[in-house]
Amino acid sequence: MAIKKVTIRDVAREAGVSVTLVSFVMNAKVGKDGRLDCPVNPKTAARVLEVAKRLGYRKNNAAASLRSGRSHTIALIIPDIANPFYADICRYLENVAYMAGYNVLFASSDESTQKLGNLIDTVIGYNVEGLIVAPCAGCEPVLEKALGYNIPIVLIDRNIAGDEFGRVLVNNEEAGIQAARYLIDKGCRKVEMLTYSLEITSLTERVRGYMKAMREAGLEKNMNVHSISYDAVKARDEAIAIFKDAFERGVEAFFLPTKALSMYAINAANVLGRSIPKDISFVCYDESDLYAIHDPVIPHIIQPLQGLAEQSFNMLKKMIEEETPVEKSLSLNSTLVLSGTIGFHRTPSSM
Amino acid sequence: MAIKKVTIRDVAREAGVSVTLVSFVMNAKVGKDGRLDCPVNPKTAARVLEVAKRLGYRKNNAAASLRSGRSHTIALIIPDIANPFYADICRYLENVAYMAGYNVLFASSDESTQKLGNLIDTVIGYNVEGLIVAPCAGCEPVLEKALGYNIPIVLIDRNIAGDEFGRVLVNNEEAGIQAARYLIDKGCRKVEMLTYSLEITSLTERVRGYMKAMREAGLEKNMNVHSISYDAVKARDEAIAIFKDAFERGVEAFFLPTKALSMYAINAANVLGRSIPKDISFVCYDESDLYAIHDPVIPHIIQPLQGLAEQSFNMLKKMIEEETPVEKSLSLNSTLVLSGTIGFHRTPSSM
DNA sequence: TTGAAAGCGATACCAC
DNA sequence: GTGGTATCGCTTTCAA
Repeated sequence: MAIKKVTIRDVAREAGVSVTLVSFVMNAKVGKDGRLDCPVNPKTAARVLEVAKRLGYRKNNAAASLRSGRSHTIALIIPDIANPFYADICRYLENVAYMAGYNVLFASSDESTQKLGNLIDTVIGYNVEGLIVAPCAGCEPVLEKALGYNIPIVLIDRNIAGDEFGRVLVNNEEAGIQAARYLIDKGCRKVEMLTYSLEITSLTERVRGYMKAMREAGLEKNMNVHSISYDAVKARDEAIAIFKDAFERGVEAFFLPTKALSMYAINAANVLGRSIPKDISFVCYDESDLYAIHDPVIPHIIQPLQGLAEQSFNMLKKMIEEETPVEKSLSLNSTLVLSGTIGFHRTPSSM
Repeated sequence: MAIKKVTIRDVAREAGVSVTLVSFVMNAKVGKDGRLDCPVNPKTAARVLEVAKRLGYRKNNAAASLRSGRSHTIALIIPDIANPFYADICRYLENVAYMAGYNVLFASSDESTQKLGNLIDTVIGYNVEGLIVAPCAGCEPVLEKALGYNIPIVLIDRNIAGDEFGRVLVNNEEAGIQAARYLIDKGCRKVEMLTYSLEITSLTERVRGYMKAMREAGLEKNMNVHSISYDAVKARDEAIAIFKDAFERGVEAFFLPTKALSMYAINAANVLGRSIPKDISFVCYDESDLYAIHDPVIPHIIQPLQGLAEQSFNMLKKMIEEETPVEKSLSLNSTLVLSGTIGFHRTPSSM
């Protein structure tokens, strides 16, 4: 039951050296010539390494972090890790951070400012050195306060005001332009759009992009942006009504600027017995089995999740390590995808 | 730039008490009567609380954990957090752990034994008090070694040998029975099944359940289990060939025991111009927009993700706190779902 | 009820 | 190159 925790002292005693030496060796990076870059005799270092391994020594991060003030740990706080959009970001961030020798604490804010505040306090207690946050509505005061802990914060995906934050965002207007242009280039003239009756910047930006492309093509008279309720119960029927009318008016194409809106649209087409793209062309959003399995694949905009993760990490790392003048704001482009792969997450869910 | 970290001593000095008192107060739980259950004068306690709040005191977990040996932290190691199956488990675990005052470290093993080993070492360094692991193939030695750290380990979703592990698994045979029975009760006689040519227990158990139900119904002569390659490139065409043949033979129903297999099957039906359930009935697996949007909804088996998360946490917590005789093995049932909701993850991906 | 003081296991600083 | 030791912030006896 009671087992020995192997400490640095045990290693030192067993190897016949001081704890200082062991500490040096354990923290040394391997140089390009395979040698440890620490002021320790290579033979001594080798002996320490051997003993550490034999004893099964593991550094106690709590102790190291307490003393050094560094934890090599950052936190990612997102609204919901079960949302594939954020789950993918987590995965990419995990990889890039791991490669750079950082650990990541993940947490879901659940779109609640209060929970976000608690989570920040919690991860601060772990001595995290930086934060990557996808803000939720009304969380400005909480993040403003978080700056008081004097660790760098990078906003990801969603924006709020504040000079001190780093930012890695998505160029949503450009995505809207791409989507609309694709449909226009395909020969569609009557290109319309569905959105939520919500003032969400990502949505309004996508709408703006759509409008820009329509004007550019001299189609402003055909511009038409429909809104449905964010309420899941109402949304389905509202979408059906809008598409019923659209088919009667001979609309040729629709841009659906979120995944849920895409689902409502596809559902409406199904219910109304219309087929895609024979009766109407769509540009949908994010990823779905539905797009990939459809024949032909339904064109969809995928967001730069990997870029979001990697760039935000790189930015945060530079802020942490105070490598001077960092570009503190990035805007990444989405991609229009015209092909698909069936069964993307193929891991058997059990073995 | 340089700011003062508020420590327990600062609070003690400001409140005019000793650090001991502050520690007592900060760690006290609130009893049911709203009072703190610690041996401190309520008035003193209130003053301490007020000062702590005013100064913005945050406990340093590293220090607390170093001294007490406890971290109130557990780790969840799964193959891939970007897989919705595991992402959902993360989310549920996060919630239940948070409620119980535990923090969770998440990490993806990427189905690699070596990476799993590294991750375990890493989280051990954070003084985690327990581990929940979805094992990957061949990881027995690594987990066996992990037991040497003397912290409890609960296996989730996937099983491997070993007396000391707790286990929360899915009853896959029962799921197979449910699926087949549903199709049989619906009036189908020729009910077949698609699987991978892989020896994966979850799959073989689902097959066994299917067979049991078929025999039970006196349909053993109709039993038919087809295998396709796990190779994504080949799988699609192999599935199409199997379904082409099946339609010619007048097969009435198929049970698809994983999500990817479900996708291949639906794709094959589409390609062959057959409709579900008019031409053939399916019972698919896990969740997909495709099932929900289909009219009528495609019946599918959903796995007990919430149960997996909650039960494994409860089990681990008991093992950590050594509340004696714990049931060390659980098997949870899946659910056959006949209805669906469009756009489940509705969070706009940006705001 | 309250407080003094001894560590937890590393790192950092300084001396050799 | 190497080693002694103070110290990080907290919990935990033990005494008062």
